[in-house]
Amino acid sequence: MDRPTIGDVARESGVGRMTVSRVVNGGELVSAATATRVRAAIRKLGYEPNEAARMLKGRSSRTIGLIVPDLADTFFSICAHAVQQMAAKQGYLTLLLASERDRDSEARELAMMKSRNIAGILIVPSSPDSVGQLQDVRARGLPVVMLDRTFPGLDAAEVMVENEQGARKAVHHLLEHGHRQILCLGYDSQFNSIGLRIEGYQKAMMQAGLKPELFIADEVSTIGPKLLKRLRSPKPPTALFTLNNVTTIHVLQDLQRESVQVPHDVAVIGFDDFEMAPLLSVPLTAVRQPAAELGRTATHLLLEWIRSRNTQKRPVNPRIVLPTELIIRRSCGCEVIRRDRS
Amino acid sequence: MDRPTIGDVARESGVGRMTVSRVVNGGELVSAATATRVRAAIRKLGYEPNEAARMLKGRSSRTIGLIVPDLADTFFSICAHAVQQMAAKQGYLTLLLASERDRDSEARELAMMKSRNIAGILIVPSSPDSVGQLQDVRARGLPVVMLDRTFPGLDAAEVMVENEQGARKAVHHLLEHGHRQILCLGYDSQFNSIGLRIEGYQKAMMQAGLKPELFIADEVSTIGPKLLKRLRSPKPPTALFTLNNVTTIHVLQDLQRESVQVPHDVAVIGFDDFEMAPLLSVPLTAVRQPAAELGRTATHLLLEWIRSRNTQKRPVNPRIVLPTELIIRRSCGCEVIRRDRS
DNA sequence: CGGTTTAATGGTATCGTTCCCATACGACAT
DNA sequence: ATGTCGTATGGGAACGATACCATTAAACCG
Repeated sequence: MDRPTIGDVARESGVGRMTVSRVVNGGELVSAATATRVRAAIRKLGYEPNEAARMLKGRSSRTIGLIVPDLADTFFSICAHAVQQMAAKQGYLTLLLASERDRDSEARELAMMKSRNIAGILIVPSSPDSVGQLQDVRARGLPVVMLDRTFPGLDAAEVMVENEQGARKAVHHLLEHGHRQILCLGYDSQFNSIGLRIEGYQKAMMQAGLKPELFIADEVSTIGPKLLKRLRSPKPPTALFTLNNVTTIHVLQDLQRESVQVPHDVAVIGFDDFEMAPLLSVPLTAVRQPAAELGRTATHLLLEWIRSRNTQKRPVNPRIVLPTELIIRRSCGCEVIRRDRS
Repeated sequence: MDRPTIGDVARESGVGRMTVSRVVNGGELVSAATATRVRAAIRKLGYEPNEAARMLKGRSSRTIGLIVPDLADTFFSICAHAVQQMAAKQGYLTLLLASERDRDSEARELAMMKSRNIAGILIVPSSPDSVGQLQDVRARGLPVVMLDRTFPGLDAAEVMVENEQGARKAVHHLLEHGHRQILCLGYDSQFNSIGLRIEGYQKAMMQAGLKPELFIADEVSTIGPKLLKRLRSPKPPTALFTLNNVTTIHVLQDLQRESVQVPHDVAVIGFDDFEMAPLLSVPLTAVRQPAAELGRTATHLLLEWIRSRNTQKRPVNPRIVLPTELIIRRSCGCEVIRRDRS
């Protein structure tokens, strides 16, 4: 009934606890005969090391923490999926938490993770307030990798996508096809990922001699009404550039509800592609972010860092930027022969 | 640099370790003055209890395990999201793992969880082979709740949706609108969730005096070609009923690629609704499963069970079935005035 | 005022593992 | 034969928190 301990195995196989421990942890300095006997006992009793005891003794917990703002957002769930998969492949477990885009949840979750002796943290920070918490974590010597968004003033590794470039690509595409009134929509501009997209949009517009026009809302739900009003005003925008996944979907829903035809009445390009984009009533032209690769890269970086911690050597490249790609479908209004394969 | 321990706090505030422990765990029998002094010391030192030590001492680890087949599937990610949220609200952490629909991964992950002294397991099993592993878990006295699918022969709680009823609703709807050739498509029929949907489909067909026609593939990717061939054969089906999320999306992609018009050429109803269903080129009629509620209910059940474990009392209702709802949009071909609000 | 209850607190052992050191023993060199 | 290795093993302590029991001081009762 009770879980067998290392002592039970030792008694069963007639050796000392230490010998069993050595066998379990890749037995060096144990004779082949003893090792076999011990392994038999382990199988017989169904022994599994108690991770809590190991942790307590200070050994790496082989668990990493991952905090994302929202698991229901496919971008993050794909990321999380990749992280989890990569970590598992290397024998690490992932403690996955969603901060619900709330600073208090995030703080609470960070505290919980710290108290659980995790080996390192991957985080898509939800709030600038996290920086303090994360500094604490770093002060304890734990590796921290920020994903997708970063905040300055923190000694942590970073993995991002080419936000500015991606936004420029989208805007350039619209410009090439004759659009001059391009409205940029989004929220959560306190994140540098969004900030860089906005910057890319603004620079591209200004280089073309055009005036940027932005709607940055506090909440995603307030975007729709404002947008619809603007579309009915004189000189309405002919194209929309939505700054993320969630904004794109909300905007498309609002346009559909109001029977605004895409791309006839207004063209749309979204930042962040998603699985169902090609199946939408108007297949969406979007800036694709390598969500899975983002997760994999960050995990790789974190695990390298964790392993190198013993040697006090920091990873060589603590800041990685991954490329984005413009996937042209139909919502931008340019008629391309190429059919989307996926 | 080093994490402060309960001893440090005790020294700092001039009390014994035991008193600090009492304060930390909702201090009974501690004078208000001492408690305040201790709390000040805790804040000053930034003390946080070492969960590993707590676990080792046999206290509940306040961590539950969740295993889902695939985090990139929105149905499961929404479920996971709900579980995580509900567990966090009650002070539990969720160890979230994806089994990649692979029995070996699942076994490995279960083993890892067991060694981490989790308080209970929520699982969407990927394979009948898990039953053995799960029995081990139950033998250790840990609560197990199966989610969405179940396997017999296991003393565990279950939370499912009305699979059979849901399928019947879908088929009835198609029958009402004159369809007689309804083809049912899917894979993974070894799961009772899918099995019950198939049963619902079959019974509904037979009650209407019609012959059921099924394509159950081993892999989702083989469905498309078979379906297209069948559509080009004499007496092709006039309606399709897809058994899950993933099948639906694949089928819709295949139909779109081959320019088969929905619902004109063939009507479609899918089991499992998703966020983007109303935005698709043909808004999808689907059987909505309460994914979030499924997660919440299961979590609630598990936590109740965990808490009641001390009193040896099993939860009264270890088997819960949640209702499904047919969401009528356009892919079924019946022209309903009602517009989808979401 | 002595005795008994009650509140507040501290000491010690313990959970299961691993680290540090000690021991045992054969082999080999001197 | 004695000393010195090197390999294989075991004993004890420690990690940090808590359960259990002991202790103290104050309060209360007859």
